[in-house]
Amino acid sequence: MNLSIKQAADQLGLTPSTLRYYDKEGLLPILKKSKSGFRTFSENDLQWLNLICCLKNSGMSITEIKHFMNLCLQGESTCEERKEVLERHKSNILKQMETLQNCLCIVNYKIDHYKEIGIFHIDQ
Amino acid sequence: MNLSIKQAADQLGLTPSTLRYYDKEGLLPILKKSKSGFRTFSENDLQWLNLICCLKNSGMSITEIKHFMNLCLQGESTCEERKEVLERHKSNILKQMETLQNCLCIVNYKIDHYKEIGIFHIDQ
DNA sequence: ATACTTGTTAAAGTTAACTTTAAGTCAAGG
DNA sequence: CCTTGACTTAAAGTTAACTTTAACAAGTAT
Repeated sequence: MNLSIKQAADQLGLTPSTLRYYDKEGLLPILKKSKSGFRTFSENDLQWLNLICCLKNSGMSITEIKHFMNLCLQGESTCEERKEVLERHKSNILKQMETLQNCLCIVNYKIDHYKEIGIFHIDQ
Repeated sequence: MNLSIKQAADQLGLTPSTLRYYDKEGLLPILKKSKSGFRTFSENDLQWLNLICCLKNSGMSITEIKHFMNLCLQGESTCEERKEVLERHKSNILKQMETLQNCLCIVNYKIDHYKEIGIFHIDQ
């Protein structure tokens, strides 16, 4: 049931290069290799990579993701800190959504009215 | 009523360097300079910069913003194309919001349940 | 056995959006 | 007049997150 790097990349919508890069950066410490040196991706690896993608797509940096992962590796004792990291990231996401909502309003207004509120005099 | 580069930067939450960079990239073609060569920011400039910030904060690249600005400079004849640019950007914003909403759900779930669904075996 | 595809590493290259540096100009206060 | 602080330019430097390259090894199809 283990996938090759290409298969895993396809499932995740990433490229093999990106997966190698993540591995090199230490984001995939649980990854195993076949005896000939090929990376093999288990269901567990894919789940962890899905979480990585989620965090990355919502603006968490590789460095921060790695920090979070290190906390996970340390086990029970870091539960509180992990929760705090996620809470902070949650506020971050909410802030981004607010910013986007704001921009959306402005863009919507422009779409409906840009003839009347042109920025340049030439555009008024 | 015209502002210095520092004053304008403060109003916009940017740095003077960033404004110079935008100017250099051709994003501020309407900007005037005092006879001693200092940039002066009018109300109109600030409005245009606010729109730039809006587009930038919602993920439009400097290159795309410059393209949009060039359309504005060309006047009436580009109204349709400008509207299309904004419509495409609107879909882009909506897609980003959807992505964030998705990530938010996952993060919320993790916050509430991460003890039970740990990624690493050590974390279960 | 041979050719093709997929994998490996280390290291260098890319891109966007700034930021910093260096060297100089301008305006105001004492 | 002199210093101080804000401004100017051009050019080089920075950072994140990849991507590409080169040189090589392994697995698969004919």
